[in-house]
This record gives sequence, C-alpha cells and structure tokens, in this order.
Amino acid sequence: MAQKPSIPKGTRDFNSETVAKRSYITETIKQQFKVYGFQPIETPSFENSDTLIGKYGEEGDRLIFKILNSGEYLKKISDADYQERLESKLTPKISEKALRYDLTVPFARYVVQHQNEIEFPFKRYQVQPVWRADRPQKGRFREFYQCDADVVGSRSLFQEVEFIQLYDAVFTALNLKGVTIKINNRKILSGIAEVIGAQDKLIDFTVALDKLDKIGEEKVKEEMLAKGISQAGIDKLQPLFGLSGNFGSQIESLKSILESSEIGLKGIEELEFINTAIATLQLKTAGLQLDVTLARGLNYYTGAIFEVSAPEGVNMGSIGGGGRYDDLTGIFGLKDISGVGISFGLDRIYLVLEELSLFPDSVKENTKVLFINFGEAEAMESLKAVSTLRSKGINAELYPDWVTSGKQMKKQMNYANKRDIPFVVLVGEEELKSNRFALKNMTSGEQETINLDDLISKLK
RNA sequence: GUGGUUGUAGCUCAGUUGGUUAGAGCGUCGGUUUGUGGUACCGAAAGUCGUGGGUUCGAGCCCCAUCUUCCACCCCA
Repeated sequence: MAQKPSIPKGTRDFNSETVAKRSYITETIKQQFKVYGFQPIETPSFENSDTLIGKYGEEGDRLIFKILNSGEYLKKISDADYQERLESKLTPKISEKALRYDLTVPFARYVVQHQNEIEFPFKRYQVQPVWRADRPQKGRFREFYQCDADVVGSRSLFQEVEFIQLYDAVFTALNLKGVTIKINNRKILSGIAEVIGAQDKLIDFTVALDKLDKIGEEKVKEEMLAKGISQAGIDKLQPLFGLSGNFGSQIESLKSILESSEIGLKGIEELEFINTAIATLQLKTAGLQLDVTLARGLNYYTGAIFEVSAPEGVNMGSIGGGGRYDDLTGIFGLKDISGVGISFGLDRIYLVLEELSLFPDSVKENTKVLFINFGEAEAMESLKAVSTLRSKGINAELYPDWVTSGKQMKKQMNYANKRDIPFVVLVGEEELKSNRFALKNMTSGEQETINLDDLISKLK
C-alpha cells in the first residue's frame, strides 16, 4: 500500500460505536440543560483574533490556533516588519482570525453583540468543539468538545446553587457515582493574599497553592518564596495547610484566618449560603467539597470557582469546571453584567465512562434484522417485508448482493454476525412460494418459518 | 514552549553485540461444507520495518532531521 494518509496530532476519527457513545453523553447533558431551562446557541468555529487574543492570559494566547490570512498576505508586510521578525508584531498582520479556544469568551461576545435581542437573565447552553495548540496527552486533545451552560444578568447565588444541582443531575443521569464537585471562591483567595500582604501577587500565589496536593506543602512554600512572597506572609498561611474536616469546620478555620479581610469574609459568606442551600436541597450522587487550593480560570472568575473531579481511582484530570465572572462582558464594552457558568468535558467524561464500563448496552443498538439475498425475485419480496418492518420502526435491511453459491450464504450470515445483527430472515424459493419467512435467531440458532404478521410481532 | 518516550502485516506484538530470504497470534481470503453463521482442521495472501537523509562491505537494529504515540512539566476539559 502507498503512504497512508494521517490526521494532525491531537485529533481523532470516531467510528460509529464511538459516535454512539459520545452522542449518548451529549444527549444526556443537553437533556439536563433543557430541564434546567437553558436554551441552545451556536457560534462560529473561528472568531476575529482580537475577540480571543489576550482573554486567556499569556499561556492561553500561545495555545490559540491562528488562521493565516487569505491571499497575498506577505506582500502587505513592510520590509521593516519583515526584517524584524518579531512575532508579536507580525502575527496580527498575517493572521486576523483564530479558532475558538473555549465557549465562554465567544459567548460573552455573543451577549454583547446581541444585547438588545436578549432577555436577561439569559440562560444558554452550547455544545461545540474547541481547539487548543497544546501538546497532547491522555485526556488532552487539540480538538475536543465542551458542553457549557451559563447564565448572564443575575448576581443571585441561587444560580451557583442550581449549577451544582445541574452537575449532580448530569452525573446521576450518566450513572457516574462518586464524582466530587470542588468549590472555592476567588474572594477568599483575594482575602488570603491580602492578609499575607501579597495582593499584587494573587495569580502567582494561587497558582502555587493550586499545586498543594500534587507537590506538597514544602514545595508550595518554596515556589511562593521564589515568586517573592514574604516569609512572614507564608507563615501566616500555616493554618491553611492544616485545613481539614467538613465544609462547615473548614469555613470556621477560614474565618479566623480572614477576620481582617473584608473581601475574604464576603467570600465566606457566599460559600456558606451555597453550602446551606445544597445541604437543604441535597445532592443525589455527587459530593460537594470545599477546596481552598482550587484556583482555575482566575483570569476572569471573580466569585465561585468550580471543578469536577472523576471518581477516586480513575486517573483523569478534571472532567468539568466553571465559576462566576462578574464582568466578562466588560472586555467587550458591556459593563456590570454578571455571569456564572459551568462546563462539561465530553472527551474526558467519555474516557471515564469507558474505563468504568458505564455505557449502557442500548447505545450499540443497530440493525435488528438482516434479510439474506437469494436472488432477484426473492430480494424483491424481501424488500417489501423490509419496507413494512421499517414503517413499524424496526431497523431492517437486505443484503445487497445475491447468493450465487453456498459460500455467498456463509458470507451473508457472517456479515450479520460481525455486525451484531440479532436476527436473520431467509426468503428463498420455498418461502417465496408459501409466502412465509424463515426467521433465525443468531444468538440461539433457533429458526422458525412464519407469516409477515408474526414476523413483525417477533421483531418488535 | 521544555524534557523524555514510541512507531515492524488490517490489529496486538516478537526480532540477540549490525550479518543471508523479517516472524507469531488474531483477523482476512480460499478449502473441508453449492439453503444456514459462531466451533474445528488444512492452505494462501498480506510488510519500502513511520518518513527523509547519513555511517557501513552490509541497517528493522547505529547517527541526524522530521512526523506520530504516550508520559512528566507548563497549562488545562
């Protein structure tokens, strides 16, 4: 064979079984989104670069796929710019569009652009692929799907409460038990940074703190010190490292750390509200856990921060995340619109369900009955029956090629086997004469000759 | 973006310090079996050893580049 074609790294082809399983997940998620009152929207797969660039931090900019301009884009570059070879200067001149990096920023753009047509609070969901120029690893791809639900135009903490319920509802519907919804609050992180005198180093501080369960207390302290946080400040963090117990007792410890910080106390107040509400409403299968070290998406989250981790024992990064962003639309010129949202990582949820064998057998459902083809007259008669069965909603098909020998028969039976088709119908010369059908059960091997009505009822 | 790792038949993988014609299992195809599949037995086809350079009398094996896989960073769903 000649050189085989290939696809770019970090992308995948999906066979029909995988498509069925993926669609089982997205349909389950969409169904819950609808039940919770969200409306679908879709946005283009690529945006103007200035919509995306600079919204995800320096690291994010690096991971955005940029689209080369059409036409003679190099001719428009001045000799000076060309000679200079400065990416930051040249890139915007040869690339004015970029692939969607997530669903949140395009959504913010959508809200601002269509603000006069939207009823606030606006609840939307969106299930579309996003692209990142990342280096692939397990559960990390360069093209993957996000399933987002967001609300804009309400500051109510009941939204956060509902999103936690929504997470719980989806994972319950997927029969995925033992999922942990971690929650934190940007205001608490700000408060802690304030207390230790590192307000200006909030990001460095939280990035280091985020690594606590991965690299341990000592390394975290080292990293903070290296980032310029004072030893005195780090000492004040000591109670934080020993934080344990349930939601309530952790909150009490945090209160003592944050007693001098107004914003920190505000964060605690918010967390307490959410926790109390969830305790009253109860979750079905997921667990809610306060995790002060959780610090994701700080480039725009301002209040609650969510992250969902797979059940214990499954080696997978987060399978969902989200949070409150008080001023996301501000970057597009629409001030004081608060938003909060969550995201499900389809590709990772897939890997988790696969690892735990949680896909129901029903996702594989395909053709129920295959008619063996014995020749023109028989095939014609078979197609009549096939049409009738199809009109009754029974997945049926006729093998397209005729039997010319016993080998062909074997081939057709094998075909049914390979495709896991549970029934085969034989309409040969005898059946044609008697106007009956030989129905064979491919699992048990049993066979019976019956009329059309019986055939329908047996296959229903 | 940094460091490492992987690639041999359709699939999963062997292949010794560089040495004749690169192997196995599964699958595929044919036969035992011309209206009955799954099991069994017999047989066959199938590989530019990821790709491109280089070293060597000789390269699947060594060197360089590149693509790909997986992993750890960074970051993230």
